[in-house]
Amino acid sequence: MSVDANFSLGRVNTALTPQERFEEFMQTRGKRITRQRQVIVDHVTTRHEHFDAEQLLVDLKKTPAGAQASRPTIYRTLNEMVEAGILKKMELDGRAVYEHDYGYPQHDHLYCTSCQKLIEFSSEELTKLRNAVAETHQFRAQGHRLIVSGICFDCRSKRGTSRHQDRV
Amino acid sequence: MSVDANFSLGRVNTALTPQERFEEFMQTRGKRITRQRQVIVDHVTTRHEHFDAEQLLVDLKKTPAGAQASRPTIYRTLNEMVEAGILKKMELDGRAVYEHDYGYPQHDHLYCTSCQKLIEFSSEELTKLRNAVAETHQFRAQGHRLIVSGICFDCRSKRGTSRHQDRV
DNA sequence: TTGTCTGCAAACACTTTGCACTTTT
DNA sequence: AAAAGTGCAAAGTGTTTGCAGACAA
Repeated sequence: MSVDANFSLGRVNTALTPQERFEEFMQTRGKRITRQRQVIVDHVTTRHEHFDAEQLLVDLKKTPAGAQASRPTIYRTLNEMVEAGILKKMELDGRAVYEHDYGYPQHDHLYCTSCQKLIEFSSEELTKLRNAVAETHQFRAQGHRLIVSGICFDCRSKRGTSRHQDRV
Repeated sequence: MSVDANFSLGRVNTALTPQERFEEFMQTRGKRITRQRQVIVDHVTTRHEHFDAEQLLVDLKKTPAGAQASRPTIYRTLNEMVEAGILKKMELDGRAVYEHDYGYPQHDHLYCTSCQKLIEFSSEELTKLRNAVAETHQFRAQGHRLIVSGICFDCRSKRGTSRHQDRV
């Protein structure tokens, strides 16, 4: 149902901060800026890390009383942020993983199947390749997601050990 | 938890039919070839289409009495087939989509966000690119998944019309 | 004030599991 | 006969929704 496609691969309008972009988006939808939305947007946009809804919930629970939000509100707000174009969503092992990428260049990921770590990389060539392929199929590409799975250096080094990292 | 990585990107041991490969795999695990498993493997491997567990269940329900299987058995068997390396699994919009690709060359997909159609394509360049990137990160790539999303030709042509398609 | 938002509990969609019975080997 | 598999119903995940009270505009 999205009406306004805000796609311009490789670079987004960076005149606005993510917070401003979010407010703008909400205003055009007649939605309000509440304390909870504020808290969530701030938390997320000051980090650029990969996270899921549950982690965000837990993180916020650790903060001063007023800076928390319920699970439903978190899910609702994350969806709004995706619509607003300040958050990217991907599915990994059955749950949604988000990443704040407003203003960041297009990139993709290496996914370690041993420790679940995501490593970013970017490649212009990939986008070119993608566009070329799309064209031969008369397909209008709007975005893409490449996930290369395998084993990261750390996990290979620790092989045989039961140690395990918790970075996501 | 997969123990035996059967990776050899770009080409798999094609001396065996998928059915044979599956039997081989099951035998080495001390698992049995039951009527249900047979039915599922046959149905899936004679098609090379994209499907999910629910669709398979419904498809089998339409067949003669003896050729059916329950939902749990379908889920269990699909997982076994993935482990056996004769089926590929990907996540799309929150549910698992499978594709029989044993013996087929490596390929990726264009995903139409309007009609949910998956279009296949393959590109050697992509695999090379992937390997190059992995190497710079000391990452051991085992596989990859690229999904280019956008709008397919059919959907663009029909835009504005109330007609809709039913191809998946 | 008015209409939106929040949080709770309940509902959902998809997938997995415990268990008694059935089937393959 | 022994071991593994099936199907049912129930339990799990992760995510969404209905609704009454709370709150931003």
